[in-house]
Amino acid sequence: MRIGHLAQATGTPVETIRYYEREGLIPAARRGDNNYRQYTAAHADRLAFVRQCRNLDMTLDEIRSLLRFKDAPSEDCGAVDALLDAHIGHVAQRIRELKALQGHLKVLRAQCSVPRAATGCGILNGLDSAAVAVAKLPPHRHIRGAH
Amino acid sequence: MRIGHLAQATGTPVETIRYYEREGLIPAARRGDNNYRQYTAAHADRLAFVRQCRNLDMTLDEIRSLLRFKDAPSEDCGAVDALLDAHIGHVAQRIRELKALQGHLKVLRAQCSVPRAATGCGILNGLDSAAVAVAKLPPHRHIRGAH
DNA sequence: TGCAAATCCTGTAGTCGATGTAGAGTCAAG
DNA sequence: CTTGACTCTACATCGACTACAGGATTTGCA
Repeated sequence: MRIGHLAQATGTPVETIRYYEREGLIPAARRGDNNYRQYTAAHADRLAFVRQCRNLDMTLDEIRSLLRFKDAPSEDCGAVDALLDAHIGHVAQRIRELKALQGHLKVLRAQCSVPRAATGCGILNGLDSAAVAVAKLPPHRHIRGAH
Repeated sequence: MRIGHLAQATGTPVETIRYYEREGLIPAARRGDNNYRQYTAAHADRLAFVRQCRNLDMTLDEIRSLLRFKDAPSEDCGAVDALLDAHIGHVAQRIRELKALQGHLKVLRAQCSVPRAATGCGILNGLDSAAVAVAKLPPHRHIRGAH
């Protein structure tokens, strides 16, 4: 199987597959005479696992952790449980933050119900004052925001 | 006022202030004989506005938009309202996505209640199968996730 | 068979919003 | 007069891709 086929089979862009190989998330494929990568069903499984994890918004580091356990089948999986618990915690935390943010934004939005000259706009004025005292976001977040 | 003072006054790292200047979010400060930036209260207000918006998780582009309205006080602020509505929509969308994600993660977590050998771990096996069919995230999100 | 389109390769740069560093200049206190 | 704090510019780094450029190879069709 060539890279384009694997890409289609797993719904992963070709460049992303090559990127995962560079990052060591999937093993480097054997090369043919033409230097094309040759993939097997095992590669497809591995890639599917990685994509599944990415769909669950895990970082590549978290995925690397999980892969180590897949590759060491006899090891205790308690750390897998812990990793997932931590990840669930991150997601819950981010939901709380976004809900607080949503509350602030709605208050701000209510400051201007009717379009008028910008000088009098309650939104711009609300942003000027410290009325919207949002808790500072921690520097290193893990789950992305809305952008 | 020198840059360190402004940084302290607004709770903004010095490097971030210089970055905002490069990005055109705050006007370039007048320089003294020593080439140090000299700031006024107007700069502090402008920076506070930008930081306020960042606390509300707006992108720098969104903030640039808002600044244009602040600088054109006679213009109609309908577009400000629209920008904020769109931003609120982004946040709401991201909350919905994260809640769905949280549901999937909890189902997955329930697959492994007791630590055991990794081969038998319901989580790793659950990630292998397509059991957790998360809706693909759109390519260009605006509000960050949990990481 | 000839040729164009599709696919593959490597390597590099760009995205966003900062953050961190190197190396040099400037300033205030002791 | 030296030490340390502050400032300057310019460049590298983060994560997880994405998008080229420029070249080699393969495939489909007349």
